[in-house]
Amino acid sequence: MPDPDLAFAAHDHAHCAHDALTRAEAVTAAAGARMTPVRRRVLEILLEEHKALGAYDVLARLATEGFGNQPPVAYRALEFLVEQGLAHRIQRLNAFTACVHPGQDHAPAFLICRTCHTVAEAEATAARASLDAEAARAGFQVERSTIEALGLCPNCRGQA
Amino acid sequence: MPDPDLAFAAHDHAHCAHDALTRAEAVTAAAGARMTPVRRRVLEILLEEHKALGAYDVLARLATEGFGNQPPVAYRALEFLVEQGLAHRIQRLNAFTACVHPGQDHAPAFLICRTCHTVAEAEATAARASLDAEAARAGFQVERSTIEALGLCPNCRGQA
DNA sequence: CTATGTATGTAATATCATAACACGTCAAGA
DNA sequence: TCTTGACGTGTTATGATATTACATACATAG
Ligand SMILES: [Zn+2]
Ligand SMILES: [Zn+2]
Ligand SMILES: [Zn+2]
Ligand SMILES: [Zn+2]
Repeated sequence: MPDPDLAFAAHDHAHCAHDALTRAEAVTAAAGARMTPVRRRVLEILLEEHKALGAYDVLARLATEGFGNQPPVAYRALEFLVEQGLAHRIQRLNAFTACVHPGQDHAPAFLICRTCHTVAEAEATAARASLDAEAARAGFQVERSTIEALGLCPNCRGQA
Repeated sequence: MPDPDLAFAAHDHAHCAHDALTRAEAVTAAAGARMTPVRRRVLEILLEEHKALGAYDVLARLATEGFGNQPPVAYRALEFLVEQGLAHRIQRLNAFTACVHPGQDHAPAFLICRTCHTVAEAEATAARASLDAEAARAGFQVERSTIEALGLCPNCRGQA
């Protein structure tokens, strides 16, 4: 049950981020995976804003904090988070964003504002169902799908 | 009106490709754009198969045929084709595929087989409508959207 | 404590993409 | 006719994104 406008609305983001982090710990524990310092820190960095960060942006942050400064350090942590469903990859941006409601099984669509670069997770059940149905008509079995929209968020729309 | 299983079905592909090329000429003429040798050749290369090719794959082909062998040569031609609606960019693959029905206004979904790498264009009107509606609920105005599915095509499914 | 699997660090390299500039062609318009 | 400007192409150089391979450290189970 994603709240589609969470990222665009004013909200208590400290609580929002802290809550996501808490859930993330629970998710990894339940999966028997290890939430190590690098991984936790990467998730925290992604959670700072409802935006997507490139692997090298994350890496630069890590490097200043005493972690390794080579690309695999960032890519491995990001890959782990994505596998655990704690972060998502935004294909259009070659970048990553923290999941705002980890632990719940979901496959969202992403709304990317071309002006302020905010990224929101929206419910995509209906769109996915349409896509799966259309694919099935061709005999194609969908395993994973990417649904991303580029446009103007409510805030930036108001200013235009 | 894309035929969603065209790419997966046995068909007279020579005719399929030739037809797309003919339409492409008409599209560019109508737009007052120039279908130059490099651009035409790139489109022909993309039309050889219902797959996506990376810019450097295209470039390698061009280079052996006496065209320039530097990346901008390929990227510029590909960008032109995408702008004219004669090719599509597949975000998941960082690659390009020829449009199978140029000239018609369309914004398809792509079905990408993870085994044989065939890429099919499927109708995405319903999925896009769902996405736009969900975005609108958040006050987000969609300008462009990317819908791509990864999975198994009918042929590869049969073999599994 | 020691073996095993897992995580991290690092060097090197591969892959994807763009900026900047030079040159050639062609078609207005002076 | 000559000039000019738009456009396309070629090339150099660089930037941005991502992976392979190998070494080291660390946790935990036996
Ligand atoms: Zn928040
Ligand atoms: Zn915005
Ligand atoms: Zn065909
Ligand atoms: Zn296939």
